[in-house]
Amino acid sequence: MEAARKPRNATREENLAVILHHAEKIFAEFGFKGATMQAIADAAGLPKANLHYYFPTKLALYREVIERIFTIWLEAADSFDTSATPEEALSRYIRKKMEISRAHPCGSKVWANEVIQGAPIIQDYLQTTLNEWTDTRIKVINRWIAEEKIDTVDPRHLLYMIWATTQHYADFQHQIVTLNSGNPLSDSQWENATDSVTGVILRGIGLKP
Amino acid sequence: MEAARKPRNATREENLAVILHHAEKIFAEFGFKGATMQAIADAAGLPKANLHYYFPTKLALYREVIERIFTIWLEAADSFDTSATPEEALSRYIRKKMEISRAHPCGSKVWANEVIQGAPIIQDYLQTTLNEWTDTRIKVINRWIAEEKIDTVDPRHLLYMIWATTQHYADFQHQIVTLNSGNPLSDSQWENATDSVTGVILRGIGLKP
DNA sequence: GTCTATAGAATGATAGAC
DNA sequence: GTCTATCATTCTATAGAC
Repeated sequence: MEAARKPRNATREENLAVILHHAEKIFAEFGFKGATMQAIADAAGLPKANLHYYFPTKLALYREVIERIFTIWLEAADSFDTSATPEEALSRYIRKKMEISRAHPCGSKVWANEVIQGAPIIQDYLQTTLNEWTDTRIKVINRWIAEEKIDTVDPRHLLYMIWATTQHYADFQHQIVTLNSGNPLSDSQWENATDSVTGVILRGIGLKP
Repeated sequence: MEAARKPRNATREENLAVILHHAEKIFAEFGFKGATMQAIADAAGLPKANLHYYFPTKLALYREVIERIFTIWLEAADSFDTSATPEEALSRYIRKKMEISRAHPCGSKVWANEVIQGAPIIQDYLQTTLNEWTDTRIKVINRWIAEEKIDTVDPRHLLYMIWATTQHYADFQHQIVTLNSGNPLSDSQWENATDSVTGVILRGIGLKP
C-alpha cells in the first residue's frame, strides 16, 4: 500500500497537489473519522509529519479537500443554463454531472460521506449556495411547465432524481463494476449510461416525443 | 449524547436489539472504521465491555448489522413481481424502496458506506444474490421491451436509476431536510416524492401515457 | 523543507470482581 | 450477566535534529 517517497525537492505546489489528491482518496474510502493521517501519508509517499507541515490539522486538510470538491460542484451547477431550452439545459447538465462522476469519483464519495454524516462541514454551503441555486432552477422548471414546454412535475424531485442517478455512478462505482463482471465501465458503456439516464428523465417529463 | 442505562435485568434479546439498533445508527454516521465501540455503547446505554460480551469483536457486530440490512433488501427485491404488468411491478417496487428509505434510513446509509468503501463485507452478496436477482429482472424488462409493453431502454441502467433515486432519500436525507427548510419530509411530501419518482420513471419508459 | 522520535489521547479488546 | 479497571495498540499532533 505504501507508495515510493517523492523526491525531496518537490515544490510546495507539487506536494500540496499530491497530498490533496491522496487525501481525497482516503477520505472517500473511510470518511473523515475513519481516515488516518498515516494512511494519507503512506498513500502520498511522505512522512506523516510533512502532512502537518502543510496542513496544521486533519480537519484543515479535510476542509481543503471539501473546498476543491465544491469548486467542481459549482462548475457542474453552471452548466444548467437557465436561458437554454429544457432539453438542452437538462441534457447538458446531466451529461456534465455524469462526466464529473467519471472523472472525480472520489470527490463525489467524499461529498456523499459528508452528507451521510450530517454535513458537519458543508452545512453552510447547503443552506446558502446550494439552496439558492436550487431555488433559481425550480423557478425555471416551473416556468417551463407554465409555458407547457414540459409536463407537470415537481421540480425539486426532478432535481433530486438527476443528482441521485448521476452521482450513483461515482458513489456506487464498486457495485456497478461488480455487476459489470468486475470491469470498469468502458467509454461506450459510459456513453450508454449517460444516454439511458438522459433518455428516461427527458421522456419522463414529456420531452423527446 | 449518552443515554440512560437500561435496567440490568433486560433479557438477552432486548440487549441484542438495543445494541444492534444503535450500532446501525453509529455505523451509518461514521462508517466501519469511524464508528467506535465506545460511541455505540454510549448510545445504547451500556458499558463498552457489555458489547464485547454479546459480540466478540467490532467486526462481528458490524456483520450482524449488515446481515439485518440485507434481509430488508431481500424483502424489497421480492416486491419486484416478475409476473405482474410492467406498471404494477415497477410502481410497487419503487414504492417499496421509498418506504424502506423512510423506515430504515440508517440501514440504507450503512449499505451506502459499505459500497463506497469497496464492499469489503458484502462483496459476496453483490456477486451472488444481487447479481442473480439483477439478471432475472433484466430478462423480464427485456421481455417487456420485446412485447412492446415499454419503450426500448437499457434494463441495467433503469434498475440503477431506481436504486439511486429511491436510496437518495435515505442516504442524502440530511441534504433533503436542509433544502426543506430543515424539516423532515411530511407524510404528504413522502407521497409526493414517491409519485414524482414513479411518474418520471414510468413515463420515461413509455408507460402511463 | 524533511524526517525521526515521541508525547498525550483514544481505541479495540480483556481480566476479573461482583 | 454486569461493570470497573486496564493492557496493548493506534491515533493526532508536535518537538527538534538535519
